[in-house]
Amino acid sequence: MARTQGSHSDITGPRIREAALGLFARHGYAAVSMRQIAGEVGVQAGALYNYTPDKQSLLFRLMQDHMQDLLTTYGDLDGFDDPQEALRQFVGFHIRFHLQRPDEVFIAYMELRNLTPENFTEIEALRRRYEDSLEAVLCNGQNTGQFSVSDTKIATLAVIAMLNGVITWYRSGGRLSLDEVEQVYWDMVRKAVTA
Amino acid sequence: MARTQGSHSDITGPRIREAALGLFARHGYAAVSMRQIAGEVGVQAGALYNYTPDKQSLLFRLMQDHMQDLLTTYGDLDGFDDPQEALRQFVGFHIRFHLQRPDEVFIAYMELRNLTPENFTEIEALRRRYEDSLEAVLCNGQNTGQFSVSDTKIATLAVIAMLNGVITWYRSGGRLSLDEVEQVYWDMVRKAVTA
DNA sequence: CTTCTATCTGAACGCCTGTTCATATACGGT
DNA sequence: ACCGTATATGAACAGGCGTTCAGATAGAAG
Repeated sequence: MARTQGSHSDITGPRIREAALGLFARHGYAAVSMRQIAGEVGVQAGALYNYTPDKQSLLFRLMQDHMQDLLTTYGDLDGFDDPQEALRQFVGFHIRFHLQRPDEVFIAYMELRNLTPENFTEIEALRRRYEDSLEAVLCNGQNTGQFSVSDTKIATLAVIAMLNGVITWYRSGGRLSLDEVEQVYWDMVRKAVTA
Repeated sequence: MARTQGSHSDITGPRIREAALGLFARHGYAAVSMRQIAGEVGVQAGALYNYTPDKQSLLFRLMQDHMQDLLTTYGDLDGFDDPQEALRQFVGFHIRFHLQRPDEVFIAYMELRNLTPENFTEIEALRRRYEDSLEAVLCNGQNTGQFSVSDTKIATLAVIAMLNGVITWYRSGGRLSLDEVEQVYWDMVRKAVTA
């Protein structure tokens, strides 16, 4: 048998990416086989190769799409003049964006070591651009005197690391609402970078 | 041939753990084979089974040893009465301890998903004990009025997440000395939890 | 010098891996 | 009604996996 009823490229393609996303996030890239991914889609392993040249590209494209999504979405709301307001926007954006895509986020920094060197370089560049946009905000605030950190680069990484922590424990419907979580983190970030 | 000159249990055992540690950290548990570990030690794969019942136990014991080392080492310096001083000690201890053991730290929270459920539960309990010891410090400071956080549990996780970030970028001999890094992070933590 | 045991080898087990490809089919266009 | 193509199958490939085990050897003990 081949080509079951009503199946098409536009359907199978996304379903493969979704299956790969979930499985990579849950078990890790190296621990997931092409046959497992195919099984989740309801297809034989060979069929996957109509949609990806190989397993590595499947991972890379998931990470690339995620990072580009992150950059363009943040780019849309970037541009607040007041550094404090810009930082507040960043904190809110980062928390909400990441909580909406737990699997992508998880993969994007757990599977870096499973990328080929060229793919790694490319993803790393995208991540760097995102970090730089936060550092720019901190530098602005430093110049206006609203912020006071001893090292903007470290402060950038510290803020992002702190915010990333939220995805390891937040569960919607838990003790705190999303708004409350955002408020709590904003309080800490604001105090940490203020004189 | 068997039993090459001068080789003994007390030598091979640790060497296996060291090799596994390095390889797991660099490539990930699932991507490393028993034959690779054996190769690094200079031994055949079968010989590993004189020292571990299976691959899973090798991972588990690395993580368990690390977490117990973390808890006992911190336990030795815990017990400062003043919350601010206790927090300062915690920040310094955490940064230094983790920077001294980058591989162990990396494994201890990258490979959690490759543990069997029972092993996971056990490691998770150890991690929880460590977090609780920090939360206790924050609660003390909250009670004396020295600290002011809206949620001690979240603040605990946020502080640890922020400090953990340091191991992803710090390289000894880099732009900042260990003392400077410690100072920068302590500044941010102190401000973040203070009213 | 012999015996015993801890230690290691090397081959084998059954199973799984990513990937390729000839083959078969269902659908869209004519 | 037929054809061409997009899509999927299922078998095959070479190689790797974790693990087991009978047999070999080196060093300690007597």
